[in-house]
Amino acid sequence: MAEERSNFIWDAIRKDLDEGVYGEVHTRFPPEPNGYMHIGHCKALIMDFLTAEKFGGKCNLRFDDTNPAKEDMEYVRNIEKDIRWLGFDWTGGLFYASDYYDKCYEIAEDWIRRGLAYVDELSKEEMRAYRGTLTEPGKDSPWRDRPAEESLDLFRRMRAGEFAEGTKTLRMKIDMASPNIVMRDPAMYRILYKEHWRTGNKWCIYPMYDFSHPIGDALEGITHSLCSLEYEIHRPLYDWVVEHAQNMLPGHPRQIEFARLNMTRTVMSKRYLRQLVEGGYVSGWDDPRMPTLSALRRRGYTGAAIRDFVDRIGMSKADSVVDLALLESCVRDSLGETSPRAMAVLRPLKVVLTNWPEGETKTLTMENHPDHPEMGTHTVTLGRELYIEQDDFMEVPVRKYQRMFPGNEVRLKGAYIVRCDGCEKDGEGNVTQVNCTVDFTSESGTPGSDRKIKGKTLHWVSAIDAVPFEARLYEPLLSDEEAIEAEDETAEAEENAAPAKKDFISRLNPDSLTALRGVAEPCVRSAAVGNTFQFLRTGYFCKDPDSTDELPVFNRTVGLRDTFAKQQKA
RNA sequence: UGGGGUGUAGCCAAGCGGUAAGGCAAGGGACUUUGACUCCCUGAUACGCAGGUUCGAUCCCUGCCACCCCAGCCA
Repeated sequence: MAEERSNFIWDAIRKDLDEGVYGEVHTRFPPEPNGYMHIGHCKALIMDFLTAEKFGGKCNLRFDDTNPAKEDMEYVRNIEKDIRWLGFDWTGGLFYASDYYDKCYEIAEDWIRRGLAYVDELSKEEMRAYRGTLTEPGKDSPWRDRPAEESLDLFRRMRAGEFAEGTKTLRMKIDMASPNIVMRDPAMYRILYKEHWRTGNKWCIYPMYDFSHPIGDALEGITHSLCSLEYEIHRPLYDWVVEHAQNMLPGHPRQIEFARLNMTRTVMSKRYLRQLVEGGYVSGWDDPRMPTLSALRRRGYTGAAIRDFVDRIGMSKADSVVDLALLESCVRDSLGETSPRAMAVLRPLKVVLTNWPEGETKTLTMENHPDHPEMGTHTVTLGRELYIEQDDFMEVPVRKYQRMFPGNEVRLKGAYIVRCDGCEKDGEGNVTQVNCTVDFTSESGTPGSDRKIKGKTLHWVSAIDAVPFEARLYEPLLSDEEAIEAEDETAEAEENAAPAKKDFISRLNPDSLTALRGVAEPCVRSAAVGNTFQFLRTGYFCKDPDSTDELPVFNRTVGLRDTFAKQQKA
């Protein structure tokens, strides 16, 4: 990773420390366990954990499970796995918002007694009408000034399950005329007859985010509560809650917001991702085209690459759409340094070495990494026949073509220099075989190998031990440059989403995942046969991370081809 | 139209009154037993626009424009 650089959040924290506002730094990562984490979540995740690390503090993992209607244990385990994969640990401990239900309830009763909260009996529709609009102030609910004793009684009966869902809520008494709609008597508790996966049926009233989150933060001793920009207008409310519950809370955390991550050609919305999974457009949350961490992991991404990515995109409050190319660059950096090399050919073209003695073989030693000899070697058995990439031969070369064509010399990587003598074709004019002569004095590693030639070095796979394999070519799910931004998930939004959903599906790239067949070196034989590899757009074949086999990552890049093709066009 | 934010090269992003870092992408070149990698070189007379303050402003002030967020008993 590049040398550390600061950002506006760290500057603010440093200032807090200098001024003695806080004596230490304690952060938290608070995912709602209602889906798989995607690359977009990493920005917050890494920021939370890294900030703690940087200031020698701690970071808690807290599952924000205040809505039993859409949360599940399956997601909890996955999120934990993803965090570990990124190389972090919840040094401050593991918590759940549901750990604080009792405390929240206690504060709620206290507020009722102090006239800071009241039980409202307005229906959802009425409440909306009373709230006013963006430009008009709201009106006080007729229940707003009921006696504290009455609210307290009602609230206890809400808890006891005496009322139906939707009939009553507990609201904070703030200001119905506030220009900030969030402050117009926000709801604290709603009635929900849903079994919670942790607290079971103990509760039938559940606290709202705006009430429970600041309390959870304060209870855990969080000093800096980092979150995304859409919570900026909630900050006054966050502070209001903490201040008014200060008598029952140990600390006063500070909320700081930053812009969330969007990427080109990437769907960054849990709601849309769920549609893809449930609609069968992808094979699951870990389909290689998904932007989820589990999918990226399958595709061979490294946690280090993602951390580097988040470091490189920086931290600011400006809405932005990061170019996917930056992520891919990070992956190439990470993989290029650590991946063992092997040769593979996607579209095989047979090459016959005409002066190679029939039946004879030669064992060649290949390095596993050009820059890291300590990574060892592997062997390949060369015989009279081998395969090269179809693109690596042109009967009539275009300008600047430096690979195989009649009369040209190229080097077979790690083997010999060969001269192309010509090719054979089928009835339709397709090249079926290329004939070459070997310069036996040019074996790699011998003095004769120093000879300079015009041609390039080609990857190849020996026919003797070539292993067929199937790969999958990955392309981004979206065919255009836009991002589909993160959106909140609600029943309401879901209803209104019909047209948007159709549009979203129509933008899917039909070529986002295509099968490829080829041949690979024997060093991957055991794993390659019958296995499926993913193929990154950046050009790497990657091992299946769930496999125990140590598969090399092929470094045969299509990027090379693309570059050359572009040069040819120009 | 109310409130809260944001506007620096194609995309991110530093900068915090003294005369525009860095990364990705792009183009040129060197090197190369992966046309990869690596290594050089090339970018804003300019920081949304218009005024003002100042010896001097991307950084301060005023006005305007654009975009984003908020009217869930979601988070």
